[in-house]
Amino acid sequence: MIYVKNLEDEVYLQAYRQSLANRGGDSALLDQAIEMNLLRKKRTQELETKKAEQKKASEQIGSKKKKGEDASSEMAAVQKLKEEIKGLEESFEEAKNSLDSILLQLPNKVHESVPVGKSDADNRVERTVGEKPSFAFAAKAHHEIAEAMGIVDFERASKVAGARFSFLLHWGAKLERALMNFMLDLHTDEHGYKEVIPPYLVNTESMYGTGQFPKFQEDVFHIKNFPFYLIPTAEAPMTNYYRDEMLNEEDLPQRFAAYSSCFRSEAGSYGKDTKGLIRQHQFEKVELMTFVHPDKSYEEHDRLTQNAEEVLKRLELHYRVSTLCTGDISFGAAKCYDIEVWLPGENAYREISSCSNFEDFQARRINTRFRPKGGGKPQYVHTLNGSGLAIGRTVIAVIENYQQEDGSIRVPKVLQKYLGTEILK
RNA sequence: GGAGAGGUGGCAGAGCGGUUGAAUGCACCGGUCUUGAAAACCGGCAGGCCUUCGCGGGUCUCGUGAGUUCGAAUCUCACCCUCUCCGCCA
Repeated sequence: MIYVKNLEDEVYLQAYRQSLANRGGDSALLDQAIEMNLLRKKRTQELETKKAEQKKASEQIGSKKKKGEDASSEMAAVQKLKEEIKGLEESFEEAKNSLDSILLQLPNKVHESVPVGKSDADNRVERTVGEKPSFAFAAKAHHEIAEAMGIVDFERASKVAGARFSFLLHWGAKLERALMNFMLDLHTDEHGYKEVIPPYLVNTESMYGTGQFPKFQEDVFHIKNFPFYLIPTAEAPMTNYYRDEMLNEEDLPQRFAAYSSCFRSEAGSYGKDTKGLIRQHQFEKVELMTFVHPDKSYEEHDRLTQNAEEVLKRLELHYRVSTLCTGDISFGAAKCYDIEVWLPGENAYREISSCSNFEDFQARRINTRFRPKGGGKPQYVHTLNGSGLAIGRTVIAVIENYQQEDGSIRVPKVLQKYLGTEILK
């Protein structure tokens, strides 16, 4: 009963219904939730009345016994009450559980500024930064270049692990490591994030906390015989960092730059992006995650997105930023910007970061609140996260945008100190 | 893996079957005193849910879940987590 703000606030519900419709769904589940909530309240009252009776009777028995009086008739009466309570408890649990499972399936309400639309074609491009590079030769795809250089090996990876895995070798591995260091240095030294390496395995509760479960169980790897899941993103451990905690207002904002490997089953994307490093079961990512005061979350959303963009700016890569429309935005997000980098080998823009404001959607699930400064009721924090950036895809972007006719790769200026060279060959 | 100890409010820490949602201290908020601050003193101060226009009332929560009992933070069982010692291991 904590997953949706208020099932009795008509103004809120009206906006929420509109949001559900804009997402391409209907209000059937919501209507069920409202109905179930009424039932839950009714059951609560019935149950609590009986329990109050029982409690009083017990107290009487206590005081009678203390005085050495006989209390056997009262005890018999309580026995009867207990039976009734047991039955009421069952129907209360039933109502509560079905309400909970309905609420877990309801997506976040989208922000007013989110464009209404059906698919990614309706996303709104906010800005385009930099220029597409021009080549005096036909630009190649990253995997052609990398395989020719011998810095990636897909064949042996499929023997050793399977499809959608790779060995990065020599400059391939070093480029990845350089990018990881560059991103973390930028976000920690200049943008004020705290560097983190989180657990790569998390428990079931954590998957519910981020909103990954119950809807997207198929997308993550489960460890057989253990209650652990491989994280699909550092968002999973980081969002749960303050689970069930009460923060002070002065503790906000909290900003983390978490480096981790990410693991995704990619179920349902068979045949999509099978070539190259674009869609792997395992990839590296620097995730930006912040916990902020509810009044500050939209300001923070823009800040976080700019922090992610800064990586591309310094790498001098061309990209664009779009606001995802209601039909394309994810289940838990209230608003989301996608950053897409230009890939000349593919002649297309590709998502390299997704920056979301969840408002209190995740905070309600993880039960993370803060105490307002001058006292008053605890409030839910707002959570945000965004890739800053997906390292594997940044490797691709660097290879394709900095490729040379002779098959070598120029090194972006900001990476030269990390790689100790101006050219990879 | 073996042996022990423990998980209580924002924090620390008592309580170990009966009006205990919980002593005390710290933190926090309000007040007295002070030119101001500190100190001292006085008072307040957990959260969720239901109910009430409001005062308030009810109920649940002392790691989690089941159980014993008229009644459980206190007893029993299972599980989870933390710590100490031994063994093994990067």
